[in-house]
Order: sequence, then C-alpha cells, then structure tokens
Amino acid sequence: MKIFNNLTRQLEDFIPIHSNRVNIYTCGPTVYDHSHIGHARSCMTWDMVYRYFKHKKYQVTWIRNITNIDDKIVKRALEANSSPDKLSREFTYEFWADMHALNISWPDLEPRATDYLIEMFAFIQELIDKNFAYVTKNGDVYFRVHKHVNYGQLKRQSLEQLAEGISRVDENELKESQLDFALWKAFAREPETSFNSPWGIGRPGWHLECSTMIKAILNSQNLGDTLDIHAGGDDLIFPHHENECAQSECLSGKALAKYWMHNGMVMVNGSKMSKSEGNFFTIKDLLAIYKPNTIRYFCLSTHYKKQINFGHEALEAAEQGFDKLVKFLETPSDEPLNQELIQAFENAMDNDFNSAQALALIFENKDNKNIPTLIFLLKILGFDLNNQETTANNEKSEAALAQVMDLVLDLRKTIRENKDFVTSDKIREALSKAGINVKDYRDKASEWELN
RNA sequence: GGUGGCGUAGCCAAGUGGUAAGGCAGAGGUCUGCAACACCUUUACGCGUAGGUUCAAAUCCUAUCGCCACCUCCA
Repeated sequence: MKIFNNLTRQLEDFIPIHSNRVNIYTCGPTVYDHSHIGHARSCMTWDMVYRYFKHKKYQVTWIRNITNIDDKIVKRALEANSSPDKLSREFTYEFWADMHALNISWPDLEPRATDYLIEMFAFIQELIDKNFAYVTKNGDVYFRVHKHVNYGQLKRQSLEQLAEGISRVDENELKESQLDFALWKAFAREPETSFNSPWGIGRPGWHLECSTMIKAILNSQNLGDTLDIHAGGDDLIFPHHENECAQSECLSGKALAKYWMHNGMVMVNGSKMSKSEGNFFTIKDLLAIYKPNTIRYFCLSTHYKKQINFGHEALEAAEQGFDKLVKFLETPSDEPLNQELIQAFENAMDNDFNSAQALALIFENKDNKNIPTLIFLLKILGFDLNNQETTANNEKSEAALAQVMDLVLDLRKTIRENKDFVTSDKIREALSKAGINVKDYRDKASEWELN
C-alpha cells in the first residue's frame, strides 16, 4: 500500500511500526453544535481508510477524540443556561446519531478531553521541567516554539515565515514569542467552566488534548510514542497539528506520527464552508434530502485529498447514478467472487485510497454481471445496500399516501354513483387489508384512516 | 506578503511519459397503448494558455493566466 505522507509530501510505502498493527488517530469534532457536512466528509474519509485497512487484514485501532472543553463550548453553554459538560454531551449524542445514520464505523476508542486532565497536567509539568514551557504571572502556560528544532515541518515554513503571518494577530505581552502557544489558559469566569491545575484555575489549550491522549493510549498498550497515522482536515495542519508535533516530540524525543494524512475541505459555492462564514449545512439537513449512500458515494467519488464542492446538482447526479447501480444489484446471482476484479479494486485503493477509481471500476464492471463481487466491494467502501432511506422519506410517503387516497376515493365515488357496489366494496376490502379504513357516509364525502 | 493545492466534455471526476476511465445530463434506439423504469448505442483530434524536452506529454521543464486553501476558531 502507498500513502501520501503530508509530512514528506511524498507517496510512500505504508509500513506499520509494529508488524501488522495500525494505530490511526483522527481529530474529531468540538461538540457545541450539530455536525456539518465538513465533519461528514472527514469522518467518511477516515471510515473508508479504516475499513480498507481491516479488509487488508491489518489489526487496526482507530482513535477519534471528542473535544468537550473549549471557549466556544463555554460560550454556548452560558448562552443556553447550561454547563459545558452538559452541552458537550448533548452534541456528542447528536454527533453519534449523525455518524450512525451515515453508516460510519464506531472508532475503537473515542477519548474525551476532560477525562485526561491528570495526564495533561503531567504532560505540561514535564515540558516545564524540560524547559520547553513556561508559566506566566497570570497562570497561563505557554510552549516555547523556538526550542523545537523542527517547528514548521508540517506547514513547511521557517519560524521567520511563520512570524510574518502572525504579525496581524493581537499582541500578547505575556508570551516570550508571539508564536508560542498555550498549553494551559488561566480562566475563571464561571466556576463550572474551568478546572483546578497546579498553575491555578483554567482550562487546557486545544492542542494539548490530542498529544496527551495519544501518549496515554499508546503508552498504556506499550506501543511507544509514535502513531502510524495521524489524520484530520486540511485546516488542522497549522497550527493544530504543528503544535501537537512540537509538544509531543519535545516531550518524548520521538516523532508523533509516522504518516500524516489530511482530507480536503468542503466548499459551498466555490468557497470554503466554515463556521465563521456561516455558510454550512448540517448532516441532518442533508440526510433529510439525500440517502446516506448518496452522501457516501458523493464523498468517495472524489479523491480524499481534494476539495469537494457540495451542490445540489452534484448530489442529485450522485443519487441518480448510485440508485441505478443499487437497482441493478438487486438481481439475484450466485456467481463466485471475481478475484481479478477484486485485485483491480485493491490496486486502486492501495494507491493512496483512490476510492474514485475504485468506484469507477465497480460501475465499469456492471457488464460482467458479477453482482456478488460488486456488492462485496461496495461493502468494503462502507455502503449499506439495505438502507436506501432518507430521514424525510416518512414525510414523503405520508404525503404520497394522502394524494393516492384522495384519488382512490374520488374514483370510487364515481363508481358508487354508478351503483357498481361490487367494485366499490372490493376496493374497500382491499384497502382494509392494507390497513386503511374507509368510512362511507350518507351525507358527506368518504373518509379514510390508518388503523 | 509567505506557504500549499487545483485548472480534463454542459456538470462531477480518474488518469502523473505510451496515445483521454467512470458517473450525471444530452442524443439515437429496444421495450411500451402512450409514458416512466430498465437495457443497448452514442457524446473531448483534445486535458487553462504559450513555449520547450522526448520516438511519444494531460502527465516532465519554463513562462504565463485564473481559482482555492492555510498563516484567526474550524473536519
């Protein structure tokens, strides 16, 4: 297998650190709102990767964190007269529901930031002891970026170049360098929104949780300090992943991850969908209109690294195409699996998870009529062929039923007026068997209800 | 300003040196009382533009234009 490693910017042979084991950590959501289609794209990508590793018989552990403490969570919680813990749990459940609806696998581990505070304290203290971090007079703890020789390795920029970009940001006089980032932020506005630490009341810096949880999980299984794969959205490369690298590498002296993978951003009308722009759709919005398989097909028919433009025209086309394929696959067949096709599929997927090419192969091989093989391959990609429903389907079918019943009763009215009671009774009985009660009246139009 | 990415048919999208996959839409046909569905056939002398290297370039090099992202919370 070959993977494009964003650290080296090269396509590399994938060789796990521990024989057949693959440890992959992907950055999960900050849970303070409903998940959007950017999360869907990202989770869909790593689900596809996870499933493919499993198909290739690797012993894979997928870790995806939940960020459940953060300024935005605190802000929302206070607005909603809730608490950060309660609010973040509420949206964690929503996130899980969305993931489940999209048929995205459950990660093997799903650590939450606030469950690792003790480990974070130890992490920070060790960095302070090793002179990589310093405490300010107000109780912040910052990481000394200049002490890390490789800082900028992911972003591919020197400290000077990075400093140029940061010059627009508000000056923070507590920092030794404006590039330094917070490991711990003094914060005590509301007691329930902050935590006690050796450096006073506050909350952890965003980057710290990933580094800490990765260390804790790997160490607990005697897997050293280096992940096989660390992944996340393109927008996390800097500063998030860069800072994770810095913290972890300074602490352990080892690389944080062997391979770095990043998925492309979701665009809406040609510009990036983002919270600050407010131009985002939630997963629930999408599931009301499109089937889960449509969304999966849409996501996987573009290579994971590329930006993807969400638009109704494109999703419509995806739905048309995939529905047709699903219909074709309903034909019963007991042909043996076509190993040649499976090999071609694997060749595509082995090349940095080229799911677009893999899907094209499936369509192309409809001609071979080997339905079991096509279903086998679609399952590897995570399609659930038994679920072709949208969440709005119930409403749709209710509306359709109402219209059909209007029509039936109207036709039957004519039949009764013509005194063809044999036919009209036949209709009423058939409807009754279908669970629909028809009520005829002497003085008004017939009515119906479900029983 | 710095850094990275992208530009392939009406739309989406593979292809990274060997003569343009696939999907949607469109066109023609089979089927049908007529449709719809399904199925069959078909749709880029050209891969942003201009040069160059090569027997051979969408693929490599140079220049150029356009779009996007990151450097601020983000998947």
